[in-house]
Amino acid sequence: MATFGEFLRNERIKKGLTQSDFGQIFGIIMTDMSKIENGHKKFPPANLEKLAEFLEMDFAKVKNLFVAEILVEKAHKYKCSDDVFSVAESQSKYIKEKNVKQAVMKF
Amino acid sequence: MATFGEFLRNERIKKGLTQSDFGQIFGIIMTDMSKIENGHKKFPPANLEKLAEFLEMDFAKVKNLFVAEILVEKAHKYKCSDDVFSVAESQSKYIKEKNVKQAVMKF
DNA sequence: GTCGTCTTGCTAAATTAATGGCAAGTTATG
DNA sequence: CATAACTTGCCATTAATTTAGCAAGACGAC
Repeated sequence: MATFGEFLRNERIKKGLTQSDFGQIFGIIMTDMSKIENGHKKFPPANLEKLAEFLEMDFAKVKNLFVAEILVEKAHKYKCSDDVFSVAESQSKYIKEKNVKQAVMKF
Repeated sequence: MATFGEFLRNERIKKGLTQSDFGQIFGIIMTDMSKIENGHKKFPPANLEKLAEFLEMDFAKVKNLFVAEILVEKAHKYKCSDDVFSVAESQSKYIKEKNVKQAVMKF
């Protein structure tokens, strides 16, 4: 498992492209591609779908990699242990269940 | 597993306090306590430690509940499946490992 | 009805985060 | 050294998120 930036770099190199070439596809200049690969800047979310197409990967997987990096940043900002992610998963499931129940109640 | 807001509400009710009473301890007015319990507002992070003391709970656990809610919000904003949390956990571990290796390399 | 408790909506202000673009510097290679 | 590829720092602008505070409404108990 790598960061989103490293993932991008790997895929780019697999295809034998420079940051400049690769960026051009998504309208990103080279210096920004560098920042993105090194985690100093975010890949533009609006281009994630196009990115998935280009890499011939499942959009959801690409998006997960992207969003995961944002979550990791947040967790580190608050100096949380990695437990926080499974707590979050439980919470998310709990909320979804709750929403289902409420939706059912409406009928 | 409940949301942070529900957790707060449960603890408050266990102690037989109103939102007004409970809020006063942390300098939060009643209407804000309501919003916090219902997830429309964030509990002030600077008070998390005090909260843990008051509830006689481990600070890290309270913080995890708090931060998890933030992560869940982000994940939902991007309409991610719950897989994203385990991806994030892997990424986080990966980054920590990488940092260790780099730290070692310095010497 | 009225009191206490709680919920919600709204908006302006403030805080925080993200972005774009340029400039300077590194590294590897011929 | 010259070039291509890449990295980083800085800063002004913009965008996004949070917050505070007030007002009004809901709900149950008495």
